[in-house]
Amino acid sequence: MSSIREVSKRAGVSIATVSRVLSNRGYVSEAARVAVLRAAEELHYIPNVMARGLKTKRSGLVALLVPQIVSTYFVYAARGIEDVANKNGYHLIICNTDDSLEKQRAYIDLLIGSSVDGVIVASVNRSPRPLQPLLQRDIPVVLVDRFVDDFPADIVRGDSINGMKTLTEHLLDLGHRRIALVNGDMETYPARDRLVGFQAALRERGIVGDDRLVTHGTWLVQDAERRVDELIRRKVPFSAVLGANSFMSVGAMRALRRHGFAVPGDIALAGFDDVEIASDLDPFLTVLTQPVYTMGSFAMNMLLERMNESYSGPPRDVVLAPWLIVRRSSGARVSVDEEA
Amino acid sequence: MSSIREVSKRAGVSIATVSRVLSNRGYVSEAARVAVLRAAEELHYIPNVMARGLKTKRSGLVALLVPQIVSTYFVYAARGIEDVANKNGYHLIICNTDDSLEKQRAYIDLLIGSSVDGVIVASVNRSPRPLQPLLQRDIPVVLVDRFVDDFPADIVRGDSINGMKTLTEHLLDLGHRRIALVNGDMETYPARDRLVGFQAALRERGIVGDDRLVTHGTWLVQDAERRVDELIRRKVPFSAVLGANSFMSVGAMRALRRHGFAVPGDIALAGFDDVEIASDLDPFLTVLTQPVYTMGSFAMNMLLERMNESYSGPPRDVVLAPWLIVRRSSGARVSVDEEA
DNA sequence: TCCCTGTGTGGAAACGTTCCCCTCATGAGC
DNA sequence: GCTCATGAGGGGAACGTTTCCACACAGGGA
Repeated sequence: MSSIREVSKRAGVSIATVSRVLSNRGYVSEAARVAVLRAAEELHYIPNVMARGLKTKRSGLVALLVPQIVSTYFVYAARGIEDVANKNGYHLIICNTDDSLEKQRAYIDLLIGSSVDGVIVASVNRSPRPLQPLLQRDIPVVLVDRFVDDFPADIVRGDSINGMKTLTEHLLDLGHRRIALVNGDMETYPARDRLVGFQAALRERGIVGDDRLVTHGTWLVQDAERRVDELIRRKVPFSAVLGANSFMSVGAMRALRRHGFAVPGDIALAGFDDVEIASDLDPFLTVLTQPVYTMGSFAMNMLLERMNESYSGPPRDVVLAPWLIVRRSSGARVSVDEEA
Repeated sequence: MSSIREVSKRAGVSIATVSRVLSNRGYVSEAARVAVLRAAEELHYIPNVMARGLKTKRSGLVALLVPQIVSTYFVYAARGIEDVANKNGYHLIICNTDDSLEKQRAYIDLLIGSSVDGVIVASVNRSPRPLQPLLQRDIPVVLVDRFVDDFPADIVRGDSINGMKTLTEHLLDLGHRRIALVNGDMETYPARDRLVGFQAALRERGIVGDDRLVTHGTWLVQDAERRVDELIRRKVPFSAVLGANSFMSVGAMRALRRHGFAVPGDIALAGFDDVEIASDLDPFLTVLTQPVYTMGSFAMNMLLERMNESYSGPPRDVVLAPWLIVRRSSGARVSVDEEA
């Protein structure tokens, strides 16, 4: 509506002076400063972000690329990121890739075209290729949750290997020997690492795993459900199920319920990633939980350091330890649910 | 990186021609079209959104203003909005207001400055004032969930009055007479309407409510928890609790658990809004659920119609009916959890 | 032959900022 | 009285697009 030109007219100074006042740099007399501020206020002046961005090549925008914001995992990470971003004058734009390479590519192009100042991404796969255009244009990138091969960027992630090992051991301790692992997309490191942790736990106890009990596919609920359903229909015996994330656990639960299995009565269940609100209402699922909000804020802080170049050393790899919360679904004797 | 000028050089045509090809308007020969497309491809040209926006005064951006994206309610609405937006060439930017007027104002200024093409908002309060700047600049607005007084905009919302009436009747049918209502912010219509529905249900059954049993405050979990806690400590008797949304229910549940009350054994609990993933894992909370994703897509469709001016009639008020899902927490005899 | 219409194309003016570069007081130091 | 540093502020180019306008050319109708 009203532009800097009108503010300058009303304040009786030049455009340049208005710009100096508003961006707080250069020499400006107190009288001019007051006049400009008053004029801007009176006209309810709002600077044009696009004009500014065109000139400065900066947008004040930071983007988060995630598979699915409808996931307690990513939505809390998003809050962690946003809170830190806002506190530093940046705004967050969230993009759902739905784990589609094509969607991710389209978003990256859009973000580049929008002169986004930094990107935090849980990439669709392990390949550095899709993310290369960002680095080529010197847009700082921080990875979250998912490692990417040979990609020189900071990353913050959970310890999937040891986490899944802990989770598996929990079920082994309860006497389970035939445990089904409902994994996600093997094109992503979390899935690969969780498999590694699972196998390590079995190996250390001298248990020979049954390959049929390890399934993988997409990170979608329906896919997990279908796979567990198939396991049951093919009569592959198992006494416990492990979900590689909350979607996998939910899918497994659906299939189990459909076939009339009681949890934990007939089949024990545990999974990676907590579903906060669910456990708040009715502590049910035994989980390996990760400090998601913290992961988000760490990621954003590292991104900030890259953006303002206060750090330009080698890529940092921040691994945050998850922890086990035992609830009913795994069938352990639990006295109290020790929530924070 | 590479601009339209470089594309024009490589294609051997003028900038104007490149623009015409890329935006698909005006006369362009087939030869020129092919040359431009090839040059753009080879240079991996990405149009500069800011330059374009500066000129056209449009950004291709649609914004969603919500109190909290970390709420199953709003996150699913956001997906509904985003899916429709993307399908129509728009991108969504999500802004958390945390129910703070100040934050909302800051975001609205930012959005105006960014030439956002449309806004969907669940406003912090019922006043039209904070939203006025958008209309003044002819930025289409659609309200979602929360009605705003005397504000000429389309709205899509749930039927809070009848919804809460249904929910209350459910508890009354189970024999409860002293029901505590844990409400949210009375500066918002959902809270007011839910109170109206609650009182209507009591009145129709000829029950005299106890004012002490109706509490309200913010929409935060901790606040609800504190209020229920106080109710218990002050020894106000009640046999059932009603949460005005999922945060209120969670807060209530926390307080009840802390005081050692079993749900539904000692106290029955039911609430507005489903917590999808929770119920998927372990059907616990009796809820009045709303078609949230649909609400989002409806809202976005209405916004699109306003943006491309295919509809410019009077404000539409779309009220979507919620429905009751009875689960364990209310203490009714439930055989199967009839999820879709 | 002349004019007109339909195509195809390029030049150049915006859009609203930022910021470099210039000018101009003023006053201290010699 | 002169220079020079410093504070204050204006002019105008540039950012990368879109789009208006002018122009050129071909071919058809009078």
